[in-house]
Amino acid sequence: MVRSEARTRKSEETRERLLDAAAKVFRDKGYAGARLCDIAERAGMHTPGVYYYFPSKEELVEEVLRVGVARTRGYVQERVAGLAESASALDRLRAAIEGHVLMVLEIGDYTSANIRIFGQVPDDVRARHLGDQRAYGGVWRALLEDARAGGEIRSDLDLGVIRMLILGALNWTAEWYRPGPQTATEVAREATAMICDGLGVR
Amino acid sequence: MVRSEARTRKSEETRERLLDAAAKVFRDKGYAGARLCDIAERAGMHTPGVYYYFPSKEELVEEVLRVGVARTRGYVQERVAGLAESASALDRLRAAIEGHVLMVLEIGDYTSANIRIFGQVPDDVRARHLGDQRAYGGVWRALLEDARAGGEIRSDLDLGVIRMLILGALNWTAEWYRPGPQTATEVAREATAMICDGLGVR
DNA sequence: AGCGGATTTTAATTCGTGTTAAAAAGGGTC
DNA sequence: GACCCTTTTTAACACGAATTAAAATCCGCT
Repeated sequence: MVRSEARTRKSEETRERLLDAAAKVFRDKGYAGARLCDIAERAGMHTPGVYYYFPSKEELVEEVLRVGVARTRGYVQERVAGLAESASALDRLRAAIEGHVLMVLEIGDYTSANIRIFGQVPDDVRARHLGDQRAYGGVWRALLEDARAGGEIRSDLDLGVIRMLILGALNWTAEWYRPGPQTATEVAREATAMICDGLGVR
Repeated sequence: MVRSEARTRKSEETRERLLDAAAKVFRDKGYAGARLCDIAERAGMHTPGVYYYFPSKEELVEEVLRVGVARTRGYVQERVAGLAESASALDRLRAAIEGHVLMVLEIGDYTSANIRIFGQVPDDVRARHLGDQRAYGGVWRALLEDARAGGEIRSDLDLGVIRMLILGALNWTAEWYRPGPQTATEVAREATAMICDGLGVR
């Protein structure tokens, strides 16, 4: 018998609830520190229920990582693509910075989970995930190279290092930002200001 | 009886060997992922030997964190203080950036351990450590405020946010840097260039 | 109503790791 | 060389958490 439509939809919703819960708990407790029972409870089920959807903790975290980069990359690319045709390469870079920050601080539990646990995950999981990670890095590489090709950024910089410094500044916001004094958008604006124009007076 | 001099020195050396091992293992595996037996083995003893020097894993990690900030702050301040009297506030900021990067990438296992595990440690440990952390933050706050007071940096920036963005860019180097293509000093140079002068052409 | 697969639960297992206890070894001092 | 304090080891314990097994429940369908 073909599985009924409503049936499979409900199952997918549960799976998603589980993934959402996993993203939150992994982000808050780290990989080893996250207990399957915390995740299950947050998703409204008992621990072994997780195993109906995922064969192990490793595969669960792997899926969280996968969704994390995919969404981040999608959102950032979308924001960049939404710019007017007349936008400069530096404007596109600014849009990417803003998109990434918003993803980390407001929209993406998966994004912040990814950032915080990537370095803690078992080696084989990390190895399998590296491809996705690199693909997202490629988006940034292209943005920077376009800007340099157009003469919009200085020619004396190592763009490989610069890319990681930028992503570092943005990723680290996951460690300290708490809503309150500043909004995520304000943080993004400070970041574009510092990165594109520097601290020094002009 | 008074403990002989040679005796206490040997004991202190062992304690230090243990701390060094702990810093390395915590940095590589994270807090929950680091096993006491890994640490003990690296220090050349069996697991329960650790308990002669530290009463628990928590207190061990706490000491690693403490040493981490203390050394980082000491080194950065020393480098800043070593500058000529004529150095500008921006020069002092550059020196701090360079010092911090070198500490993360070359000198300080404790520094990189601190950076990577601070967010994973039990809440009470983190709470006790927050004072030290803030003290180091104060060094950077002062550097930035001096620069602004002297009119050397733009007046439209939120220095609290900027401080965290800078430290983020630098701290994140612990996640991606591997000696090879670039030296730590080169990374530091790229960082000062981007942070102080920005990516855009002038 | 009742069949049958999908989903969830209860109960049990297994294993790793932090910690403790007790014994042994080391080494300086008289 | 015997004594005593320090340090390290061997052995055992405790406990939490991932995983498995088996039973129970749910729910659409006939």
